[in-house]
Amino acid sequence: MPNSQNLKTIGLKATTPRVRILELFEKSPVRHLSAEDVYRQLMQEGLDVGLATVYRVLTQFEQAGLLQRLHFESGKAVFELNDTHHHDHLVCLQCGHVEEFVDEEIERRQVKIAAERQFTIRAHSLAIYADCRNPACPHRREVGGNTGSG
Amino acid sequence: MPNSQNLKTIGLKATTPRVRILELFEKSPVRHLSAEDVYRQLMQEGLDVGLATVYRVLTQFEQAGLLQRLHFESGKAVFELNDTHHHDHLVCLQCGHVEEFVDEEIERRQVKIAAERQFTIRAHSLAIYADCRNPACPHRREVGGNTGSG
DNA sequence: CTTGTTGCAAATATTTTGCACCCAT
DNA sequence: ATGGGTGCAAAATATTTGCAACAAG
Repeated sequence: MPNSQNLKTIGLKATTPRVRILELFEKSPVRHLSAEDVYRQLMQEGLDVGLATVYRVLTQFEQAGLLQRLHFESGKAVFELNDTHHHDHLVCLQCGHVEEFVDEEIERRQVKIAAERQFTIRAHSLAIYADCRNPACPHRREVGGNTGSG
Repeated sequence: MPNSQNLKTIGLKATTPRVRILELFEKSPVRHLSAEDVYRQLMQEGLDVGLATVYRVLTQFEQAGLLQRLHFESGKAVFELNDTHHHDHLVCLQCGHVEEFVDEEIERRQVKIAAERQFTIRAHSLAIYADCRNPACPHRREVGGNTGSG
Protein backbone atom coordinates (compact mmCIF):
# COMPACT_ATOMS: atom_id res chain seq x y z
CA MET A 1 0.00 0.00 0.00
CA PRO A 2 2.10 2.91 -1.28
CA ASN A 3 -0.33 5.47 0.08
CA SER A 4 0.47 4.62 3.67
CA GLN A 5 4.02 5.65 2.92
CA ASN A 6 2.96 8.80 1.10
CA LEU A 7 0.95 9.86 4.07
CA LYS A 8 3.72 9.24 6.57
CA THR A 9 6.12 11.17 4.39
CA ILE A 10 4.01 14.26 4.77
CA GLY A 11 3.68 13.73 8.50
CA LEU A 12 0.24 12.16 8.70
CA LYS A 13 -0.52 8.84 10.33
CA ALA A 14 -1.76 6.28 7.85
CA THR A 15 -5.22 5.84 9.30
CA THR A 16 -8.05 4.04 7.59
CA PRO A 17 -10.06 7.16 6.65
CA ARG A 18 -7.00 8.87 5.20
CA VAL A 19 -5.85 5.92 3.17
CA ARG A 20 -9.34 5.22 1.86
CA ILE A 21 -10.00 8.83 0.93
CA LEU A 22 -6.73 9.07 -0.96
CA GLU A 23 -7.48 5.81 -2.74
CA LEU A 24 -10.91 7.05 -3.62
CA PHE A 25 -9.51 10.07 -5.42
CA GLU A 26 -6.94 7.92 -7.19
CA LYS A 27 -9.39 5.30 -8.36
CA SER A 28 -12.56 7.28 -8.92
CA PRO A 29 -13.62 7.80 -12.51
CA VAL A 30 -15.02 11.11 -11.32
CA ARG A 31 -12.19 13.51 -10.69
CA HIS A 32 -14.03 16.21 -8.72
CA LEU A 33 -15.63 15.20 -5.44
CA SER A 34 -17.30 17.19 -2.67
CA ALA A 35 -16.99 16.25 0.99
CA GLU A 36 -20.48 14.81 0.81
CA ASP A 37 -19.57 12.79 -2.28
CA VAL A 38 -16.56 11.31 -0.52
CA TYR A 39 -18.59 10.59 2.59
CA ARG A 40 -21.36 8.82 0.72
CA GLN A 41 -18.93 6.84 -1.36
CA LEU A 42 -17.03 5.57 1.68
CA MET A 43 -20.22 4.69 3.51
CA GLN A 44 -21.34 2.81 0.45
CA GLU A 45 -18.08 0.89 0.49
CA GLY A 46 -18.94 -0.14 4.02
CA LEU A 47 -16.53 2.18 5.83
CA ASP A 48 -18.22 3.75 8.82
CA VAL A 49 -16.61 7.16 8.70
CA GLY A 50 -17.84 10.49 10.05
CA LEU A 51 -18.57 13.43 7.79
CA ALA A 52 -16.51 15.62 10.10
CA THR A 53 -13.52 13.37 9.57
CA VAL A 54 -13.95 13.62 5.83
CA TYR A 55 -13.86 17.40 6.09
CA ARG A 56 -10.82 17.30 8.34
CA VAL A 57 -8.94 14.91 6.10
CA LEU A 58 -9.79 16.82 2.94
CA THR A 59 -8.51 20.01 4.53
CA GLN A 60 -5.33 18.32 5.69
CA PHE A 61 -4.76 16.89 2.23
CA GLU A 62 -5.28 20.28 0.73
CA GLN A 63 -2.75 21.83 3.09
CA ALA A 64 -0.33 19.03 2.34
CA GLY A 65 -0.72 19.73 -1.35
CA LEU A 66 -2.27 16.36 -2.19
CA LEU A 67 -5.60 17.84 -3.17
CA GLN A 68 -6.84 21.10 -4.56
CA ARG A 69 -10.02 22.77 -3.38
CA LEU A 70 -12.20 24.30 -6.08
CA HIS A 71 -15.37 26.34 -5.91
CA PHE A 72 -17.14 26.61 -9.26
CA GLU A 73 -20.65 28.06 -8.93
CA SER A 74 -22.35 25.61 -6.63
CA GLY A 75 -21.74 26.95 -3.14
CA LYS A 76 -20.01 23.79 -2.07
CA ALA A 77 -16.36 23.04 -2.50
CA VAL A 78 -15.11 20.15 -4.59
CA PHE A 79 -11.67 18.60 -4.42
CA GLU A 80 -9.43 17.11 -7.05
CA LEU A 81 -6.17 15.20 -6.90
CA ASN A 82 -3.25 17.56 -7.24
CA ASP A 83 -1.32 15.13 -9.42
CA THR A 84 -1.04 17.11 -12.60
CA HIS A 85 0.19 20.54 -13.51
CA HIS A 86 -1.92 23.63 -12.99
CA HIS A 87 -4.94 23.76 -15.23
CA ASP A 88 -8.25 25.53 -15.59
CA HIS A 89 -11.76 24.09 -15.87
CA LEU A 90 -14.49 23.86 -18.46
CA VAL A 91 -17.72 22.93 -16.69
CA CYS A 92 -20.87 21.73 -18.40
CA LEU A 93 -23.85 23.44 -16.82
CA GLN A 94 -26.17 20.66 -17.96
CA CYS A 95 -24.52 17.53 -16.65
CA GLY A 96 -21.74 18.85 -14.45
CA HIS A 97 -19.03 17.24 -16.51
CA VAL A 98 -15.66 18.92 -16.07
CA GLU A 99 -12.83 19.05 -18.56
CA GLU A 100 -9.46 20.50 -17.78
CA PHE A 101 -7.34 22.66 -20.01
CA VAL A 102 -4.25 24.79 -20.03
CA ASP A 103 -3.62 27.71 -22.31
CA GLU A 104 -0.18 29.15 -22.05
CA GLU A 105 -1.19 32.43 -23.60
CA ILE A 106 -3.92 32.92 -21.00
CA GLU A 107 -1.41 32.08 -18.28
CA ARG A 108 1.08 34.61 -19.63
CA ARG A 109 -1.48 37.35 -19.95
CA GLN A 110 -2.65 36.87 -16.39
CA VAL A 111 0.87 37.34 -15.10
CA LYS A 112 1.19 40.42 -17.26
CA ILE A 113 -2.11 41.87 -16.05
CA ALA A 114 -1.14 41.42 -12.42
CA ALA A 115 2.31 42.84 -13.01
CA GLU A 116 0.97 45.91 -14.81
CA ARG A 117 -1.03 46.68 -11.68
CA GLN A 118 1.95 45.87 -9.46
CA PHE A 119 0.23 42.92 -7.88
CA THR A 120 2.17 39.78 -7.00
CA ILE A 121 0.16 36.95 -8.43
CA ARG A 122 -0.49 34.09 -6.01
CA ALA A 123 -3.05 31.96 -7.73
CA HIS A 124 -5.96 32.18 -10.05
CA SER A 125 -9.05 30.28 -10.92
CA LEU A 126 -10.66 30.27 -14.31
CA ALA A 127 -13.79 28.31 -14.99
CA ILE A 128 -15.63 28.38 -18.28
CA TYR A 129 -19.29 27.45 -17.90
CA ALA A 130 -20.88 25.93 -20.94
CA ASP A 131 -23.18 23.30 -22.40
CA CYS A 132 -21.61 20.24 -23.96
CA ARG A 133 -24.67 20.35 -26.18
CA ASN A 134 -24.45 16.88 -27.61
CA PRO A 135 -27.84 15.33 -28.32
CA ALA A 136 -27.43 13.29 -25.20
CA CYS A 137 -24.99 14.95 -22.85
CA PRO A 138 -22.15 12.44 -23.19
CA HIS A 139 -21.27 12.54 -19.56
CA ARG A 140 -24.65 12.49 -17.80
CA ARG A 141 -24.45 12.88 -14.05
CA GLU A 142 -21.15 13.59 -12.54
CA VAL A 143 -20.72 15.25 -9.21
CA GLY A 144 -23.42 17.63 -8.20
CA GLY A 145 -25.81 19.49 -10.42
CA ASN A 146 -24.01 22.71 -11.14
CA THR A 147 -26.55 25.47 -11.56
CA GLY A 148 -26.51 29.18 -12.18
CA SER A 149 -25.38 31.17 -15.14
CA GLY A 150 -22.64 33.45 -13.75
CA MET B 1 -36.20 58.69 -8.02
CA PRO B 2 -35.30 56.98 -11.27
CA ASN B 3 -34.80 53.65 -9.57
CA SER B 4 -38.46 53.25 -8.82
CA GLN B 5 -39.08 53.34 -12.53
CA ASN B 6 -36.23 50.96 -13.26
CA LEU B 7 -37.69 48.46 -10.87
CA LYS B 8 -41.19 48.68 -12.26
CA THR B 9 -39.81 48.25 -15.75
CA ILE B 10 -38.45 44.88 -14.81
CA GLY B 11 -41.69 43.91 -13.12
CA LEU B 12 -40.81 44.51 -9.50
CA LYS B 13 -42.75 46.75 -7.16
CA ALA B 14 -40.72 49.73 -6.01
CA THR B 15 -40.60 48.85 -2.33
CA THR B 16 -38.35 50.52 0.18
CA PRO B 17 -35.91 47.63 0.58
CA ARG B 18 -35.51 47.26 -3.17
CA VAL B 19 -34.98 50.93 -3.85
CA ARG B 20 -32.52 51.30 -0.99
CA ILE B 21 -30.53 48.23 -1.95
CA LEU B 22 -30.21 49.41 -5.52
CA GLU B 23 -29.17 52.87 -4.34
CA LEU B 24 -26.64 51.32 -2.05
CA PHE B 25 -24.92 49.55 -4.92
CA GLU B 26 -25.01 52.70 -7.01
CA LYS B 27 -23.60 54.94 -4.35
CA SER B 28 -21.26 52.69 -2.43
CA PRO B 29 -17.55 53.31 -2.88
CA VAL B 30 -17.16 49.57 -2.39
CA ARG B 31 -18.30 47.78 -5.50
CA HIS B 32 -18.55 44.23 -4.17
CA LEU B 33 -20.97 43.59 -1.33
CA SER B 34 -22.16 40.43 0.37
CA ALA B 35 -25.73 40.01 1.64
CA GLU B 36 -24.44 40.60 5.15
CA ASP B 37 -22.64 43.77 4.02
CA VAL B 38 -25.83 45.12 2.47
CA TYR B 39 -27.85 44.19 5.53
CA ARG B 40 -25.47 45.88 7.96
CA GLN B 41 -25.21 48.96 5.80
CA LEU B 42 -28.98 49.39 5.58
CA MET B 43 -29.43 48.83 9.31
CA GLN B 44 -26.76 51.42 9.92
CA GLU B 45 -28.68 53.84 7.72
CA GLY B 46 -31.64 53.27 10.00
CA LEU B 47 -33.64 51.05 7.70
CA ASP B 48 -35.12 48.15 9.64
CA VAL B 49 -34.88 45.46 7.00
CA GLY B 50 -34.65 41.69 7.40
CA LEU B 51 -31.66 39.72 6.26
CA ALA B 52 -34.00 37.31 4.47
CA THR B 53 -35.37 40.20 2.46
CA VAL B 54 -31.87 41.23 1.50
CA TYR B 55 -31.17 37.75 0.22
CA ARG B 56 -34.46 37.67 -1.69
CA VAL B 57 -33.91 41.06 -3.26
CA LEU B 58 -30.34 40.31 -4.22
CA THR B 59 -31.47 37.12 -5.91
CA GLN B 60 -34.26 38.92 -7.74
CA PHE B 61 -31.86 41.59 -8.91
CA GLU B 62 -29.48 38.95 -10.10
CA GLN B 63 -32.24 37.24 -12.07
CA ALA B 64 -33.31 40.57 -13.48
CA GLY B 65 -29.76 41.20 -14.62
CA LEU B 66 -29.22 44.22 -12.38
CA LEU B 67 -26.58 42.53 -10.28
CA GLN B 68 -24.03 39.84 -10.77
CA ARG B 69 -23.29 37.21 -8.18
CA LEU B 70 -19.63 36.34 -7.68
CA HIS B 71 -17.95 33.71 -5.55
CA PHE B 72 -14.20 34.30 -5.21
CA GLU B 73 -12.65 32.08 -2.54
CA SER B 74 -14.45 33.15 0.57
CA GLY B 75 -17.41 30.80 0.84
CA LYS B 76 -19.88 33.63 0.72
CA ALA B 77 -21.26 35.26 -2.37
CA VAL B 78 -20.69 38.92 -3.20
CA PHE B 79 -22.71 41.00 -5.62
CA GLU B 80 -21.75 43.80 -7.95
CA LEU B 81 -23.75 46.17 -10.10
CA ASN B 82 -24.11 44.81 -13.59
CA ASP B 83 -23.66 48.24 -15.17
CA THR B 84 -20.49 47.73 -17.13
CA HIS B 85 -19.37 45.24 -19.69
CA HIS B 86 -18.16 41.82 -18.76
CA HIS B 87 -14.89 41.83 -16.88
CA ASP B 88 -12.74 39.60 -14.71
CA HIS B 89 -11.34 40.18 -11.25
CA LEU B 90 -7.99 40.72 -9.62
CA VAL B 91 -8.38 40.16 -5.89
CA CYS B 92 -5.83 41.16 -3.26
CA LEU B 93 -5.54 38.34 -0.73
CA GLN B 94 -4.21 40.72 1.90
CA CYS B 95 -6.81 43.47 1.99
CA GLY B 96 -9.59 42.09 -0.18
CA HIS B 97 -9.34 44.95 -2.66
CA VAL B 98 -10.78 44.03 -6.04
CA GLU B 99 -9.77 45.47 -9.39
CA GLU B 100 -11.52 44.67 -12.60
CA PHE B 101 -9.95 44.01 -15.94
CA VAL B 102 -10.73 42.83 -19.42
CA ASP B 103 -8.31 41.18 -21.76
CA GLU B 104 -9.64 40.58 -25.21
CA GLU B 105 -7.07 37.95 -25.99
CA ILE B 106 -8.08 35.93 -22.93
CA GLU B 107 -11.72 36.28 -23.95
CA ARG B 108 -10.99 35.08 -27.46
CA ARG B 109 -8.98 32.12 -26.31
CA GLN B 110 -11.72 30.99 -23.96
CA VAL B 111 -14.23 30.95 -26.78
CA LYS B 112 -11.75 29.02 -28.88
CA ILE B 113 -11.06 26.48 -26.12
CA ALA B 114 -14.76 25.84 -25.61
CA ALA B 115 -15.37 25.58 -29.35
CA GLU B 116 -12.53 23.13 -29.86
CA ARG B 117 -14.24 20.86 -27.38
CA GLN B 118 -17.63 21.49 -28.94
CA PHE B 119 -18.98 23.20 -25.87
CA THR B 120 -21.30 26.20 -26.13
CA ILE B 121 -19.84 28.78 -23.82
CA ARG B 122 -22.35 30.34 -21.44
CA ALA B 123 -20.26 32.27 -19.00
CA HIS B 124 -16.94 32.18 -17.30
CA SER B 125 -15.32 33.46 -14.18
CA LEU B 126 -11.69 34.32 -13.89
CA ALA B 127 -10.23 35.59 -10.67
CA ILE B 128 -6.57 36.27 -10.17
CA TYR B 129 -5.57 36.13 -6.51
CA ALA B 130 -2.62 38.25 -5.57
CA ASP B 131 -1.00 40.63 -3.13
CA CYS B 132 -1.02 44.32 -3.91
CA ARG B 133 2.27 44.32 -2.03
CA ASN B 134 2.57 48.02 -1.45
CA PRO B 135 4.23 48.90 1.87
CA ALA B 136 0.84 49.72 3.23
CA CYS B 137 -1.82 47.95 1.26
CA PRO B 138 -3.32 50.98 -0.52
CA HIS B 139 -6.86 49.83 -0.14
CA ARG B 140 -7.00 48.52 3.43
CA ARG B 141 -10.24 46.81 4.33
CA GLU B 142 -12.83 46.35 1.73
CA VAL B 143 -15.46 43.67 1.85
CA GLY B 144 -14.53 40.52 3.68
CA GLY B 145 -11.10 39.13 4.43
CA ASN B 146 -10.48 36.86 1.48
CA THR B 147 -8.33 33.96 2.54
CA GLY B 148 -6.96 30.83 0.95
CA SER B 149 -4.56 30.29 -1.85
CA GLY B 150 -6.51 28.14 -4.34
C1' DC C 1 -59.00 45.90 -2.62
C1' DT C 2 -55.68 42.33 -4.18
C1' DT C 3 -51.55 40.47 -4.77
C1' DG C 4 -46.94 40.84 -4.23
C1' DT C 5 -43.66 41.77 -0.49
C1' DT C 6 -41.84 41.94 4.00
C1' DG C 7 -40.05 40.56 8.72
C1' DC C 8 -39.57 37.07 11.73
C1' DA C 9 -38.51 32.54 13.03
C1' DA C 10 -37.57 28.20 11.80
C1' DA C 11 -35.56 25.21 8.44
C1' DT C 12 -31.57 23.89 5.28
C1' DA C 13 -27.05 23.36 3.80
C1' DT C 14 -22.23 23.38 4.42
C1' DT C 15 -18.42 23.28 7.24
C1' DT C 16 -16.16 23.56 11.89
C1' DT C 17 -15.35 22.44 16.71
C1' DG C 18 -15.44 20.17 21.57
C1' DC C 19 -14.75 16.07 23.65
C1' DA C 20 -14.29 11.34 25.18
C1' DC C 21 -12.66 7.24 23.24
C1' DC C 22 -9.55 4.64 20.10
C1' DC C 23 -5.67 3.15 17.23
C1' DA C 24 -1.15 3.70 14.64
C1' DT C 25 3.36 4.03 15.93
C1' DA D 1 1.72 3.75 26.32
C1' DT D 2 0.69 7.93 24.33
C1' DG D 3 -0.46 11.43 21.38
C1' DG D 4 -2.60 12.12 17.30
C1' DG D 5 -7.00 10.80 15.07
C1' DT D 6 -11.81 9.55 15.04
C1' DG D 7 -16.95 9.61 15.55
C1' DC D 8 -20.61 11.93 17.38
C1' DA D 9 -23.16 15.81 18.63
C1' DA D 10 -23.44 20.51 18.88
C1' DA D 11 -21.97 24.97 17.04
C1' DA D 12 -21.02 28.18 13.49
C1' DT D 13 -21.87 30.19 9.06
C1' DA D 14 -24.50 31.07 4.85
C1' DT D 15 -28.75 30.95 2.74
C1' DT D 16 -33.73 29.61 2.07
C1' DT D 17 -38.57 29.05 3.24
C1' DG D 18 -43.35 29.21 5.70
C1' DC D 19 -46.45 32.32 7.14
C1' DA D 20 -49.17 36.11 8.92
C1' DA D 21 -49.04 41.04 8.66
C1' DC D 22 -48.44 44.78 5.38
C1' DA D 23 -48.05 47.98 1.58
C1' DA D 24 -47.82 49.27 -3.56
C1' DG D 25 -50.59 49.74 -7.50
